[in-house]
Amino acid sequence: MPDTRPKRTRTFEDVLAQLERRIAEDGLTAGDRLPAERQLAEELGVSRSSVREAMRVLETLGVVTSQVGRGPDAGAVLVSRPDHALTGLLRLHLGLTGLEPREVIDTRLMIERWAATHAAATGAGTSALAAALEGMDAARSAEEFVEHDTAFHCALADASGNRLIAAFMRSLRDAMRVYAVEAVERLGDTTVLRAGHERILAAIRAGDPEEASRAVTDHLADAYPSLF
Amino acid sequence: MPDTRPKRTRTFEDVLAQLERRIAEDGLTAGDRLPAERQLAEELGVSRSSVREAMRVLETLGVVTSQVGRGPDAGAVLVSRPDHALTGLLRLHLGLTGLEPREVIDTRLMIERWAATHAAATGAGTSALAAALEGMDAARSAEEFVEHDTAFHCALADASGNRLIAAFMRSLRDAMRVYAVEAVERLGDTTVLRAGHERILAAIRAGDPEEASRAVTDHLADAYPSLF
DNA sequence: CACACAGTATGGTCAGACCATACAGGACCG
DNA sequence: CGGTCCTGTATGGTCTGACCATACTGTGTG
Repeated sequence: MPDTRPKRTRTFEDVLAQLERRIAEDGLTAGDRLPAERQLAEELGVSRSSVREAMRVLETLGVVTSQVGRGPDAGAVLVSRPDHALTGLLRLHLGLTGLEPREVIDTRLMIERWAATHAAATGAGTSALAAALEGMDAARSAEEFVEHDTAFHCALADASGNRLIAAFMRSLRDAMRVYAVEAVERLGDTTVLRAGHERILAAIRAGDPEEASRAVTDHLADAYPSLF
Repeated sequence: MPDTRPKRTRTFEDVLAQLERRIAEDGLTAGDRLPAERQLAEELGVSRSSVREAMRVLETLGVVTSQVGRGPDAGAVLVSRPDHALTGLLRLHLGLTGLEPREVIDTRLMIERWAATHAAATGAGTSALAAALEGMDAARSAEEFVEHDTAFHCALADASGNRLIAAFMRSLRDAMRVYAVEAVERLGDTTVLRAGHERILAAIRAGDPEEASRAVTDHLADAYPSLF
């Protein structure tokens, strides 16, 4: 007996596979609706509970959202929110002492340098960056400041043109919001951060990838002085 | 009416929050057991279905696994598998045409360069890298080759010492396994890949971060010639 | 034509049952 | 004494059927 363990597939996993197959075959994309839970249950010959558990998984993975009621907007609708899912994932694993802050900061630095380099190469999205900068100037609390700071760095990632990396960036920021607020409060003075942001923006406007990368590196060193 | 929408929290979300709080307060870590579903349902005053949906979410996020039966190993056990969760997430979003291959490859390159640079700085984990190299030499099919190739690159990420980045790497590889096999088959000859691996390993042994980064960059260019 | 109201499809929740699994512990032999 | 088998039991997995809240649909009524 060579450990014949088919690892019993649970029915909700089967439903998941069927849904995945169906989505791929029918070429469904964001905005399209899935059949109703009861209908799916009948079609697949399983109970509604199993269908619901599969739905919960898809929802957790940022693939569908569910609306109650009736009409075109009701039911399970396909979406594409990898960042939502990533945020929950990171937040939980951070809270569960699975990861050190250092590991997260380093990851952020890696992503941000990459994004800055590529954003400078394309020179796109500078208006969103400038808007975030203005938002930070108008901020009257650490929370507000961090909100616009997040917008700035996410805009940077968006400008890189890589949606996967942008999703990583957004998720990291979302998962770390509380820590970011703490960091800003500890720092007190945000003028040094502002200077960093302006330097980044200038480098991107100038189309200088290497300067953009350096600017981001220095900026993060300013934001987390204890780790550098 | 400023759109007063508390966005009705569903009971399974409440269960999720309670579980999260309890895990944090009791200082539970990987290996510890959660109460049984029926018991949780009674304690929280909700139905077992809601508890199960919450469990499914936690399972999807790589925080718990469930074992049937009885005894110390049965029930919902806390784990820490961000990579598992990430894999499912990436696989789905890739399949749902949400992302271009180019975006994934670029992400991989970013991670891999970072990992190589830092692995070279520490010089750790070279034995795992060497073992993976041998495995690739002994491989007699593209699948086998990719398996050990994946091991090599994951070992590289592990050697960097950053578990979050290592989890990203592992997930990317898992989600892309089929594409990697295709790429190897299309390539036919793997000697160029072997040379790349040896160059990476040598750079890490020599403790030369910059050479390691260059070696990884060239290696990926060899693996995906059409994208460079 | 405008509005109110009943109808209905949707997800959300619950209660209760049964099954398969896998361990715990005793009973029964050797 | 020691193993072996059998029963009990706690666990997750699944199903059924019901009811609720929601939000659109359609009809009827003024």
